[in-house]
Amino acid sequence: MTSERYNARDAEPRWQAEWDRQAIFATRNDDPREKYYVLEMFPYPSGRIHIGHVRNYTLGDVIARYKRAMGYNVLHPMGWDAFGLPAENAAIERKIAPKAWTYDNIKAMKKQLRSIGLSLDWSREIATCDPAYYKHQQKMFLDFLRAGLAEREKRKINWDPVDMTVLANEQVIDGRGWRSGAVVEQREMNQWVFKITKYAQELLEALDTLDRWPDKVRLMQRNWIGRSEGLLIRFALATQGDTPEEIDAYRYLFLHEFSELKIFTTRPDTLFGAKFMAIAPDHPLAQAAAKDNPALAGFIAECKQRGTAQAEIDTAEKMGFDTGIKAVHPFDENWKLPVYVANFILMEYGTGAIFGCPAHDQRDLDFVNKYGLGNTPVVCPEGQDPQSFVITDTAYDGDGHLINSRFLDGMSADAAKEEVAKRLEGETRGDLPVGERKVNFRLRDWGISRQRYWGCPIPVIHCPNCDVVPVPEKDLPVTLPEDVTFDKPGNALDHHPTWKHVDCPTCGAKATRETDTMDTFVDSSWYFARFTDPWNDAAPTMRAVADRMLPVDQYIGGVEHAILHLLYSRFFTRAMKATGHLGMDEPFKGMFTQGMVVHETYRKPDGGWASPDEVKIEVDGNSRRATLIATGEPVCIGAVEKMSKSKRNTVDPDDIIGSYGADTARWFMLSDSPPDRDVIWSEEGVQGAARFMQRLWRLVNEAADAGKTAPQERPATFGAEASGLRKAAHGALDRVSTGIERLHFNVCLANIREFANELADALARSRSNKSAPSPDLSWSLREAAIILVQIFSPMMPHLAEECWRALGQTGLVSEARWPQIEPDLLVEDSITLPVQVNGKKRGEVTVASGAGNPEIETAVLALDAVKQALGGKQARKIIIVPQRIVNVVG
RNA sequence: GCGGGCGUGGCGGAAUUGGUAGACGCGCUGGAUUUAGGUUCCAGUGACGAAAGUUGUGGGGGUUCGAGUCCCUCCGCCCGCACCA
Repeated sequence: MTSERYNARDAEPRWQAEWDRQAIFATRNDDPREKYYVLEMFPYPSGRIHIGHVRNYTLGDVIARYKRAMGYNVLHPMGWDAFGLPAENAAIERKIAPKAWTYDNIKAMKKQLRSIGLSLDWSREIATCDPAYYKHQQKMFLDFLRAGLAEREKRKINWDPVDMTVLANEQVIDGRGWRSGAVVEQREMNQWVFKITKYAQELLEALDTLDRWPDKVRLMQRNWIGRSEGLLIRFALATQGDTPEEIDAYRYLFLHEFSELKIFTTRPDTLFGAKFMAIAPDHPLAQAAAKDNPALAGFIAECKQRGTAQAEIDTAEKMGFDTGIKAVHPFDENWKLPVYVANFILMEYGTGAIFGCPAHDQRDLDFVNKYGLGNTPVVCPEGQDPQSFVITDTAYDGDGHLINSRFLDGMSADAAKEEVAKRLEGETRGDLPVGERKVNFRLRDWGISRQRYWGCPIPVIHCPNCDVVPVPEKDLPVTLPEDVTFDKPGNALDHHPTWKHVDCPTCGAKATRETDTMDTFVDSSWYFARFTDPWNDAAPTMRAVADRMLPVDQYIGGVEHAILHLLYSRFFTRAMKATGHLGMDEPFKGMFTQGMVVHETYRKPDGGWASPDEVKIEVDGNSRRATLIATGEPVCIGAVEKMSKSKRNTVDPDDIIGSYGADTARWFMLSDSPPDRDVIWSEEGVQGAARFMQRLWRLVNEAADAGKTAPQERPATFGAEASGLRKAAHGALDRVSTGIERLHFNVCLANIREFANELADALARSRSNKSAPSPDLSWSLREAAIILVQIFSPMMPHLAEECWRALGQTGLVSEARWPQIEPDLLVEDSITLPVQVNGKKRGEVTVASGAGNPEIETAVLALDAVKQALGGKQARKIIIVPQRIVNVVG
């Protein structure tokens, strides 16, 4: 028996080197065993590994190691989401080329990742900024173009009028550009889009098949796609105005043939509650009306003085401008509705025009209250007196029956919707029906154009004669030039003196390359497929291999990607299927969204933030005090928050691994908090994990010692002590196995600790006997130690290897098969049931496992506590929940 | 604004999904070991109460033999919103 402490600093690099030497994590595509693909969202190479990465990759590694032990051919690759804005910012701020910056970061982060001891197949490593990767992406862009899945259209972007550059939403702070401080405005530009809307219905329906995804993610995607059934209604515009201004407006309008306004509504039942029409500032009618109305043009210009972020648009004050134009109610030609241009109407949704029913839509109500247009309730909740039903500040959007609505009165909202649809479908103006049923989606096509250098070039050429010409496939990849400068704002590709100038591949005329690059979401929408055969130079995928290794069985990443990345990947997989690169629709069979790593914050007396390693925490009873180590000044312990540089509440994985070892960090990441919730990083917690690691090492060595006298063969019979220990071991094995399958790692860890306590007790009892343990007990102690090591090996693989060797086992525990559960050991002979009287626990009964209900009832009624609780009365009913509980109803 | 989530001891959390609330750990208290600190080991630890017992899962209401779990409502905190990744 050894009394030495386990030295993680010595052991961890040693075992990592051994795994590498034997290449045990390299996956072969021709392995005949069933595959299991575990993938964590690949990192952006920001420079250093964040503690959140450690959590993400540890979660995946536990699954990968477990599935490998279960006999699967596990694919567990790693790569780099290497294009993006920060590389350009680094280039601007620190004068480092984006490519050099990115690859330096990759190098540093790879070294950090290796120190975690992850069971990754590094032979499949990819970086999306590598032309060997993005050339295939360009090929697929051309395929999508040919298949009608990529198009050009006008899109709104944030424009910084001082820097003369496009800004990301992130770069717009309080409506101003982050560098220039200039007020940002919306601009329209020609953009490349992927036609994700073609798959809207399919992406929605297939959510039902993703039963191993979190419900919340599916719900968010469902709402994002936003299918709604409604009615397109063509409102006629009134043919004459009442005031001279209106008449002027009409003269213009008739000149330009605007005779109607098409709207989309999901609430045709509320048509008789209409008070106004509203159109988007960029609606053609608004644009036309503004031409000889400077005030309106001014209003529209004002609407554009803001960013394109949805939250910003929604929270802005509702503003409108009366165009003077009037629309005619479809059921009453004498009913005229004013047409407003409103800042909360989006051209991108529906037809960019609505009719406003203030009583039953909060935004419309806010609008009429501001402009004094009034409201008429038309849907009355059941049980409410219509006479007294008045709407003031809160719109009613619930169910009810129709009032104030002529022929709809008394109908349910659903019936009224149907009635309106039927009538307006039947009515025609010109040759077209006035109403038309329409399914509308909130989902918009995916704009992929970015006016940035550090991204995948979009492989098209603009020719003055031939318009848009795809780059011929033989000329791929279109590579990024490396001699770029960032001394001017805007797109460095565009500024490059020669790069964009080419001859048109079709007519030979002088032409220019597209200087927009692709959204980095494109890069991450198919990397999981590339991992299946990253060596393939000829095509993005090798169909036979990709179709066998995909889908990803378990994908793991942050919930912040629940909508965009996951939805884009689902679309891309379908688009790759349509263009022959893949054979399936869904990329991720199982999805798991992990929580963040958070930490306390420390506020110094001067108002600045202190970092955790500058602070000493003292505990006094149940309260904690913090002081600055350097000066002894008191520090205020603040809220637990997401780790951020600005609050300085970060911990560096290198420091943690350097002082405690990777296994300790891994164990701590997995303990306590369920993986889908935030975990609070604390020094005490890490120390607890480190102590437990040492405890395991002592226990295993002690058990190895006690097991030295064990027989080679499994004994035929076991005594009570040995049987008890074996039940505990196999029970723990069973619980940990199912716990890992369900990703309940925190519970697994509790089970492991519980079992370690039981083994420690057994060893202590054995020690207190002066004589050596009996052969059956000795054998069982050794068996228990082996099981213990195997069940913690996915979490603490380095320690497990060291223990495996201490137990005299051959080979590597990382390659060992998961132990077999002996089902007999999971069965109990008797069971103790809690007994309630009227729902309150009063005692318990112990009965044989197979006992029938009459037997249990007799035993329960014989209990003194039950008799007392019943107070001499008869039990009216006895509810027996098998294996769970007994409730006596008095 | 819209969409989604979360809320259980001093703290992180557990509860086989409607069946003994608080597993396991952190912290704390007391004791043993130790020259001392750390380590290790033993005991205790939701609240009130001497005890029997009562009470207790953000607040209020409901369904049920039985609610942390289901329904309604209110409060608080967190995440996403289409050019950050």
